[in-house]
Amino acid sequence: MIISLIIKGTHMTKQGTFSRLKEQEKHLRREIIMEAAEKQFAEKPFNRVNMRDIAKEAGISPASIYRYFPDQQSLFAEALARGTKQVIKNVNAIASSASANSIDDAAVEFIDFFTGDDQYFRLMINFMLEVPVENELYEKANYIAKSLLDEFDLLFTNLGATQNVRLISHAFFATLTGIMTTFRNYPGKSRDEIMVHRKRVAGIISGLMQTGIRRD
Amino acid sequence: MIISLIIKGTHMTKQGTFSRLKEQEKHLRREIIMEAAEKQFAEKPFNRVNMRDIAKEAGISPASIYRYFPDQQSLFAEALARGTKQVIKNVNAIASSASANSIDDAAVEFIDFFTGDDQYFRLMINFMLEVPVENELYEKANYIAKSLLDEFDLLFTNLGATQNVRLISHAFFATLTGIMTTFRNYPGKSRDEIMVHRKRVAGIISGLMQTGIRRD
DNA sequence: TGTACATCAGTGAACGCGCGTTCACTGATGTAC
DNA sequence: TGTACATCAGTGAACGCGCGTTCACTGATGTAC
Repeated sequence: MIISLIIKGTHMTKQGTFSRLKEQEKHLRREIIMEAAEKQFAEKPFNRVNMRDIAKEAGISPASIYRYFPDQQSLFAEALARGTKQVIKNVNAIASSASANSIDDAAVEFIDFFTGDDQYFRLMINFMLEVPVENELYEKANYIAKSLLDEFDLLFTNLGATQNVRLISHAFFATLTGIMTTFRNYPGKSRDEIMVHRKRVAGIISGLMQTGIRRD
Repeated sequence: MIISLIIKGTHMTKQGTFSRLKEQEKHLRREIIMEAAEKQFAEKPFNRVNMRDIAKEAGISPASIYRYFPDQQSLFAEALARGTKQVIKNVNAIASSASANSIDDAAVEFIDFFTGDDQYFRLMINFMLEVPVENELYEKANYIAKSLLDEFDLLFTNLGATQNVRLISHAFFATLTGIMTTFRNYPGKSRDEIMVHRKRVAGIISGLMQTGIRRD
């Protein structure tokens, strides 16, 4: 009885180890594909990124991708989630140690990040504007928006806001999103000049919010 | 000499009339195509609107469209310009008779209009996000943004703002754009509820701006 | 007034391309006995 | 230890669709003489 239990146990552990190893391998292969996708996103507008090129980048055949991702949208959604992890972390750091200029700092962080990784921003907007998306996909794509809103909540709360915190976060997020969308193809302006302009416009709003909260 | 002049004159007038008539006909046919396009935009997401369906709607063959528009993008850009004329007018009316609630009124007008004619908003965003567009096309598509910014300038000036007027308009426009983009596929919320939420968020910003300008 | 010619709107069908996804198959590795 | 069988990652090629745009042509109308 005991022996059989031990054997069973060993057996199960072994199986467990094997399947875990397999899982790990699978995870690694996914990783390779994701990295290839991210590389592609860095190279060209996201709506030109296609499965064939991702496959080529990863050194596999297009058909293989479908062993790891059900379809292109899921792949893109995951790339978006991964690609934007950092900005959420950074905003969290700013929000946690809330100081006089925190609102503007957060705005600058947002703008810096998404001006640098423009494709992710476009991908996000694209998911947002996409009409009826399936719920699961929508959740995945909206994860970043939700996360940023949470960080903004933290920020405004730490700055002493007590009422309508989520609403203020929404306003802040919308403003930043709008700034990224609106100032883009500024004819005759360089990338740097656009960046400066974006921050100036953001400064208007963050300034108003700063004093608004102080008066709150 | 005099006679020949008269004849020439008559002749020229006649030719002028003829070509004018031809121009008018041409203009009318363009009109028919444009209206067909607008009808299509009202029916489905703009990125599903295609030349074949527009042609069918207009009762002509797809090839014919190319007698009146060089390509699809121009057609879309013109549809956008036409479809958004009204909102510019409305905002102008609000800006002209600037009163206590004008900022919020303008925001509500913007949101009302684009929530109703969602396709035009998406089309606008699409043009904005499109990477390197040819300059002429860009101009056309951006006409509406410029016009609205001008109206906002008028509004803020009338409300007594003296510094950074264009910058404030930029911030206002970006916020409204962001609000439209961000609150869209709100899971479990009806179209009306989304509308209400959009206006609430806009209210946060317009409120801040109102007091901000008063203090200015 | 009639005739040859030019102009041009309009057309259905086809071209061409991009691209997500699937198919039918191969070959390596693991498993049962 | 060897053998038949199952599993499954991986693949090149093809499917299928959408869709902007062009082609080669027709037919009506206007023009010159």
